Amino acid sequence: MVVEASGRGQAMTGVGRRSENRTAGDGPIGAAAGTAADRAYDALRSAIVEGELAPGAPLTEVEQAARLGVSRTPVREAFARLVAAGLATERGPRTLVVSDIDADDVAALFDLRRALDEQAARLAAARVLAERTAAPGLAPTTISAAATAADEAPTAAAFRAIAERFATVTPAVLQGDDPQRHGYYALVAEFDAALDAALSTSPYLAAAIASTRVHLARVRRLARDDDARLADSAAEHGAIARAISDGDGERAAAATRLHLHEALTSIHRHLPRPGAARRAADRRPEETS
Amino acid sequence: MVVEASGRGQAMTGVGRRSENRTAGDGPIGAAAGTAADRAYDALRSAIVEGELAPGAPLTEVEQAARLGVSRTPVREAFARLVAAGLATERGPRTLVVSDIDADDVAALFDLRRALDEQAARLAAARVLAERTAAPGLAPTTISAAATAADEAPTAAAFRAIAERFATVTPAVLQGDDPQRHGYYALVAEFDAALDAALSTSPYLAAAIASTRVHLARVRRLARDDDARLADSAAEHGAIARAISDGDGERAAAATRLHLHEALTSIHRHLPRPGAARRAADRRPEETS
DNA sequence: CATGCTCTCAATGTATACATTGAAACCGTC
DNA sequence: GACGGTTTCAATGTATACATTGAGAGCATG
Repeated sequence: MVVEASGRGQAMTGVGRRSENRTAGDGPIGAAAGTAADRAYDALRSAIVEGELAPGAPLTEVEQAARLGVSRTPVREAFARLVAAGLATERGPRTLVVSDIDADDVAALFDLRRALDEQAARLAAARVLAERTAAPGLAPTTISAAATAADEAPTAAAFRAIAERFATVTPAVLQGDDPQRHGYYALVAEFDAALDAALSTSPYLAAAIASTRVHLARVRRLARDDDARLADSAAEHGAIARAISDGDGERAAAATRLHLHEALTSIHRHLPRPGAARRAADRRPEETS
Repeated sequence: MVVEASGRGQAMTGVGRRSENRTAGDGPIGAAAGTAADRAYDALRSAIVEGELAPGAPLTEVEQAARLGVSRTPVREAFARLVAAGLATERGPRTLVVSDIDADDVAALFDLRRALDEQAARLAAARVLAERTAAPGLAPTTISAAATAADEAPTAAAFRAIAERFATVTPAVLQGDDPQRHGYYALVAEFDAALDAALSTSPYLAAAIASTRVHLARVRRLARDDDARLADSAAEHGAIARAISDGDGERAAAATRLHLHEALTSIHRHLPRPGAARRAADRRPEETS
């Protein structure tokens, strides 16, 4: 069954197994983690995303085991997770390499993002509506149910607050080199977290979305956005958040679609190959030079 | 970052690593496979899908190693894949159990399916259009380019043929107990394969879709469809295939949405808990008898 | 000099031995 | 008799040793 999926562009997984159970205060850097397999996976993932391990670089168990100071067994498990996450690809029967990522991959990744993020926006807005009808006249004075109230309708409030903070991101603010950008990306991360929270009843969708974020981090590194694009992106995010907080699913989906279109366009503008090179090479026109 | 995804309903992955490289003729049954890890994974996945390993059953390395006749190492890798596929869940720090699947899970799974399958239908239809414009007056007499021609516009033809075969599936045909049902499911599998082929340029989406099919197989076992539903489902599949072969993306997406809605409704009708039990339990209305 | 074969080797695949850890049973004490 | 501590044990986590296999270098031969 199931035609093999072309070659690259592996899987859509994530939901870190036992990762990021950082105890918030291990060492100077966040180097230590739970098990050795977790450390190995985190280190390798980070290295791939940061570009230290270039696309196409071979991943051998012995070498990485030596580099990370663990035995082959945890490295083996880490490799398996990398393959599941799509960050590594099996080339040949016994060769594992860092997955390549080019313009075609980005386009393919966005084919998936469109589907996932639009649905997520719709569902988040629907949740806002559901919360609204569930607790119509909830006064903040209900003392004994205060915690319950905070749990009851957080979605709208969270997205409203995030939308307002996105509104403060202007090109002028982004002038300061890295710290502000980090702040912006942190804000995006908060948005993602709010979305995850809103998708608590759709864990499959949430997991699929989470799995795309690793690849997006790689893409982000590949095509550094300029300040203007970042400001636009912030505005687009704000529009999405506002639509969700209003419970307007269609507007949220449309804003998401717009944002993804702009993001993809911007990325392709900054990337080497514009795309669609393979089909042109496959065909065999008789007049090719 | 990234809020942990609720608990159950893990990941969306798949793209079998090196599985199903069956050499088409190993033994009497298709029991033998490539590596021991592949065999272990296939065996465990099959056991879980078939219900031999019930939801909640603990998965211990030693026990499964003994049962499958391999050592712990391949079993370990198989477990990792099961977790990545969402068929197993880590309960506690050192306990792996077969993932549970109930009505809520099915609803959550369909939240993902809606997103993925609609996008897939749209993209497949778009591919049909692209092929049509790429080779407008392609005559079947171009001998030297015959193979190329067969590769050039297969999408429309494939879906057209599948649609016609779906049209032959009637309630009367489905009377014969299992063989006919198998035939129907084989037809669905062909549809899936055609879809995968059409999604060759969107491998991320294709992989995500593939990862949902395992769970759908479990659901199928849970809620056996009656003949009437199967016939309806065949008609719905046929409508989707026809829309794709016509290159009508919106119609294909709408037909997909309809099919998924009907399928989910039918499943919930056959499943123990209708769903949405958690929220009702969380809330504390004062007048709940 | 080109070509095919063999042979070595390095890497994975597998098995097993050792370390670690969490839980449950058991026992002693209050 | 209940409770707390201790101890045992079974399971995973890790390391390493052995088996297997594919690729490449090297060599012999046409």
